[in-house]
Amino acid sequence: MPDQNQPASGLRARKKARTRNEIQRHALRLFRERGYAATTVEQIAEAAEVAPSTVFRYFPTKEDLADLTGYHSLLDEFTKAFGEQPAGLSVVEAFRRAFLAVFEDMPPDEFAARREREVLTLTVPELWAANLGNLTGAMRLVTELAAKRTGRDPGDVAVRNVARTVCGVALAVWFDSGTRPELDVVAELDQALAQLEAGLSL
Amino acid sequence: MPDQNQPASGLRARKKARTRNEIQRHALRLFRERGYAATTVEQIAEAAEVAPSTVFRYFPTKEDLADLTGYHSLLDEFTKAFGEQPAGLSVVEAFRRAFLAVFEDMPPDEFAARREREVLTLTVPELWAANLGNLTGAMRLVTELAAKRTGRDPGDVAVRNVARTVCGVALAVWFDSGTRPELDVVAELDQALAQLEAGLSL
Amino acid sequence: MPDQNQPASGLRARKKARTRNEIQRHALRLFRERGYAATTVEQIAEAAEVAPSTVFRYFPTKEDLADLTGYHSLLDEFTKAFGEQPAGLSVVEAFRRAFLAVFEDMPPDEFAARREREVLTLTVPELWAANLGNLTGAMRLVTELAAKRTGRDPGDVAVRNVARTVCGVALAVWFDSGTRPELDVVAELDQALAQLEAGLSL
Amino acid sequence: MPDQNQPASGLRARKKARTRNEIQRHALRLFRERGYAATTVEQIAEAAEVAPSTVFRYFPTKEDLADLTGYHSLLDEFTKAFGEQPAGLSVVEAFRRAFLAVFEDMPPDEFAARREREVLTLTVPELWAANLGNLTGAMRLVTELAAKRTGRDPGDVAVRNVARTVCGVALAVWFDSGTRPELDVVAELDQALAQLEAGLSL
DNA sequence: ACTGGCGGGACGTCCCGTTAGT
DNA sequence: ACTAACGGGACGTCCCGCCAGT
Repeated sequence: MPDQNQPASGLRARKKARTRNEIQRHALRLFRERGYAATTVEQIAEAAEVAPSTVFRYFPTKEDLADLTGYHSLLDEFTKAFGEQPAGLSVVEAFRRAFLAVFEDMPPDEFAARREREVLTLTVPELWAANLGNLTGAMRLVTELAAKRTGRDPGDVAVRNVARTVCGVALAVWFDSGTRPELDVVAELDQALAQLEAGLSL
Repeated sequence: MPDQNQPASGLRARKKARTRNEIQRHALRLFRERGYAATTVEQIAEAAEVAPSTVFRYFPTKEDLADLTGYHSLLDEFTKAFGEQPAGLSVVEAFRRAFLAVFEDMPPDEFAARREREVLTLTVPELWAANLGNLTGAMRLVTELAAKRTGRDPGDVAVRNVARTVCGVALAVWFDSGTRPELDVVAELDQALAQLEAGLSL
Repeated sequence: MPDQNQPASGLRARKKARTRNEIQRHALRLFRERGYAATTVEQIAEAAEVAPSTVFRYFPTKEDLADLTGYHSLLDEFTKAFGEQPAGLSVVEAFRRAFLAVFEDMPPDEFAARREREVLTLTVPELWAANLGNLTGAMRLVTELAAKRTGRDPGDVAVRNVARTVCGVALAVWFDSGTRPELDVVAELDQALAQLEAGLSL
Repeated sequence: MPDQNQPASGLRARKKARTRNEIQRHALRLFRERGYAATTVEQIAEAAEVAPSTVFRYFPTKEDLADLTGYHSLLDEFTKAFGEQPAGLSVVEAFRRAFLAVFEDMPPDEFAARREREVLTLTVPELWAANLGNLTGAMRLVTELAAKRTGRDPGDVAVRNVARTVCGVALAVWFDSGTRPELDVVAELDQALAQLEAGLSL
């Protein structure tokens, strides 16, 4: 037992990580395709070509298959990028640029994978449950960042409204993209935020 | 056996309706308190002081206990009120007035009850699932109404963005109210929309 | 709920008792035929023509299927009859008569059923385990009765030896009968005890 | 690679035998302490300070850990010593002397170890199962030896009864000693057989 | 040679929803 | 009309025994 916390670069460890990923990948796919409750662990095992026991080895309960903890949430990254925007910008503008920054250097593969996960989060009930915390947390963070940027109190109604609006529209666009896969989510949200800043006159 | 074909508005029918309501009331309460999956039909039966089998007499499946069909959704009513707003108003303003109109004449009791149901819809996974259709449907309707009001195409990006923004902020405010019961939801959303119309400069 | 402790003479209760008996009957048969560990609950359920769930409803664990508590042990009845023998007899003679008395009025059907159960107790490991207590208990009881009958102390070596001998020979005969079904157990033990009393000279 | 075909009586082989013994010793101890089914191979491995897989290297199946084949059964030795008794003795007396002979020259260590194993045989269900054959075999052998000694037929009732009695009382005494470790088994059985021969009058 | 990881499968719990009995 | 009993099936735990990797 030389060092349990090593990167574990052995063949064994790599295979283990691959198996784990494969199981969860198939699980999420099946959850999306036929719903969480209607998907049995046995079906997941069969799809991932492992024994049901093995599924439970990696994920003690079925719910754990729906747990995306460990993957960085896109909302978290928005928040981070938001904090890095220069001080002169308006909140909406800062948010818009932060959003673009998040995706600028992301390879298409990773983007697609993450988008799928996030959409699952919105549409599969149990994932919604498991990640509700993420959403409320992100909203709180955005509120605080907006407060800091404008030098106002996080409890200020104006601040909260901006945060709500910005999060709300992002959520709505993201939600849209779940049912219309042909949508270019980044461009859509970019436009929406630009229009929001321009006055939303209609 | 006289009058078998009457509407059956007698005492018997009323008792039946009362029982049915009581069962669903307890069911929703328990779903909220301990989650949908963690609540068993037996627990619901015990809370409602009937036998488990009786629950199934009124609600063939457990999911039916979470089905709020038959209750008018608040989002539906927004939509309706929105359509009744005069033509001169901007979309945001129309939405804001529609929102107020919905609650203007609603007795506090009913408002509280509905709000609870709607919050459940957001926070209890299975209800979220059952009512996801409501949300997407509402967004589509708002888009169409906005298009009609402005004479533009429903596919127009600007129209969609306004609908997204308005729905998004409403959702965010509503969502907020789920975790902060002391909030005056109506006033909050009123302010948010006002600020939105004023330019959202921050 | 009129009276839970009634004999429960309804059709429902009778069927329940029948089902329970049927399940255990098949279980014991299968244990004998293919061994305890090699018999699955599913097989028992299939043999008894019920669902596996139902088996577990009546017998919470598989071991409970091997539990013969509730059936009077033949050894217990020996003990009882032994206590009823007149004071003048020797211990061995009293035991012999007690043994005969137990079977005198027993219908052949019941005798066969009980014998099968007792033999199972000796030959199926888990039944042996579950009923080991019966055996030691019976030996203790016989020791005490012999002590009382002779006015000696239960710790007296002579008393213990008589109890051991009598129980031992009964056990051996009974055991024999497990492998040789054509044996008339009652007659065999009767002879054995008679010979024991006569001096066992050989 | 010299001498590959030697008896391998080297240090390596001795270590292997030691490991094997250690594993089985702990296994039997745990079987006694907590039962066969309740003892897992993993626990045995931990107690013996080896890996679970290693247990299976030495004992292909768990049952093999309970297999006492290879150890001479005490009952077998009784039988052997019985055959060596002079012809003039009564069956009971011959059995009594044979019994004493078996233990006469046995060192206390070995006696204690064997006694423990035999008691396990009586009280641990799976061992009982594995060694049931021993018991019936011993009874048959004693019957035959008694027949030969007396010149009677092994099917003769009197012969069978004597064998049953002698085996039964031995079993009972042995059984007693399982629950009362302070008992001197040899002395107890000696007394019992003496009393048996003397007439068992009580 | 040793062991970590896996396959297969039993057990037992729980629960939903149906059916047969009261 | 009401309910006890049941069927069916999923989940999750555990464990034995094998096999590939170190």
